[in-house]
Amino acid sequence: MLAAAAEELQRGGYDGLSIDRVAERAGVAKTTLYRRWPSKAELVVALITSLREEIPFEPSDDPRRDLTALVSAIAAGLTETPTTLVADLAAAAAREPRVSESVRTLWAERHRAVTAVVAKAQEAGLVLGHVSPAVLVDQLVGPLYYRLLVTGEPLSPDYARTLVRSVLGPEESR
Amino acid sequence: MLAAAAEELQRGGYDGLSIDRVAERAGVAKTTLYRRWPSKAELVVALITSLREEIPFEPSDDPRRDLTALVSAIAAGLTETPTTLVADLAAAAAREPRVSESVRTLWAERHRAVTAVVAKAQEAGLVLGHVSPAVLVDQLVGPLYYRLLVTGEPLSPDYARTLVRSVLGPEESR
DNA sequence: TTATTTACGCTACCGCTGTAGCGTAAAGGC
DNA sequence: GCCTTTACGCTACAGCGGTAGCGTAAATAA
Repeated sequence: MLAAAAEELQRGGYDGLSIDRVAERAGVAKTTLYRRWPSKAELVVALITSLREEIPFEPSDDPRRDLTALVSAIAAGLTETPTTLVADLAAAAAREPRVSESVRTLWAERHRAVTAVVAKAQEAGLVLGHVSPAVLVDQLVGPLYYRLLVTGEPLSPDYARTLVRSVLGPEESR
Repeated sequence: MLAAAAEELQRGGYDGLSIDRVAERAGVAKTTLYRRWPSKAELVVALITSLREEIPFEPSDDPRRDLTALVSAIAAGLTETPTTLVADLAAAAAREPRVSESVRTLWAERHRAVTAVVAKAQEAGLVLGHVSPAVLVDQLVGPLYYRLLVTGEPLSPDYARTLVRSVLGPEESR
């Protein structure tokens, strides 16, 4: 069933994924799908969770470089994912608490990775202000979603670098 | 028609707003609604735009205070608005370019106001880094949407203050 | 006054998400 | 061997967003 759903999702995005067609393609009754997943949104979340691969990332000794790499990777992942998919998942999460939980754990992994590196950078004295890491993470990752979902501006790799530079301050010597 | 739509929107949110019911309540055929607005999303955008009041804000001589007030006002507006409404509009904007344009102009006013104050703060030498105002605005406003739509954390007034402090640095003397 | 445009109401329809209810085959406990 | 549970298929349906086509009343132009 998940395989059929994956094909449908790839073919037509979130809207194009029809439960009827998934059922037909999987050779299964529609009611069976609804017995396993209580809504289309939860099916898609389960599908994405099952397909998700970890971000390959091992921390080096240079927090600035690590942070740039992480934020760039998140930005790249967001630009690859169809925008409607992200937006529809956010909308579904706003409606259903169960979906909200699943979606949250979907992003949480990346959020935690960024938090760890930010904390390390702060310990190394690389951060300008005196704010909690959580807020800095929001200011690194939040603008990506803001641009994607609200303003519609592009998420260039340059933009990710600029975000990091803004939080860490300009690099000094070399 | 907009009045009927407003009642429906207030009663049941974006989902609860049914075009059929709006038509019935307004004493109008459904096709008439679709002749004026090509989709449900565009109807809602038009409705919100017509209901929208400007943020009362006149700049003082203290950019820090202005920025805090602006970001807090935006955060307050977002917490008052049902989350599903914001999310559904974002989703509709991701699908339809026409909706995207309307939604964009909806937020653009506030975005521009913040940009102006940030530029003024930067001229006054209040900003720590050396980044363009546009990026700073993203780092002030983006986290609000990120929390609202992705992580689900609350948008307290304290949080707005923290965001400003993170961008401007801690206040110095008094 | 007459002809034409414009806007509207109405019905019927498509495809969609999600639900209710019924029949049935397989699995597990005794 | 028997009986209960579990899972499934199937049909039918409600409500939704959105569309096509037809008839018609009102405004406008000549």
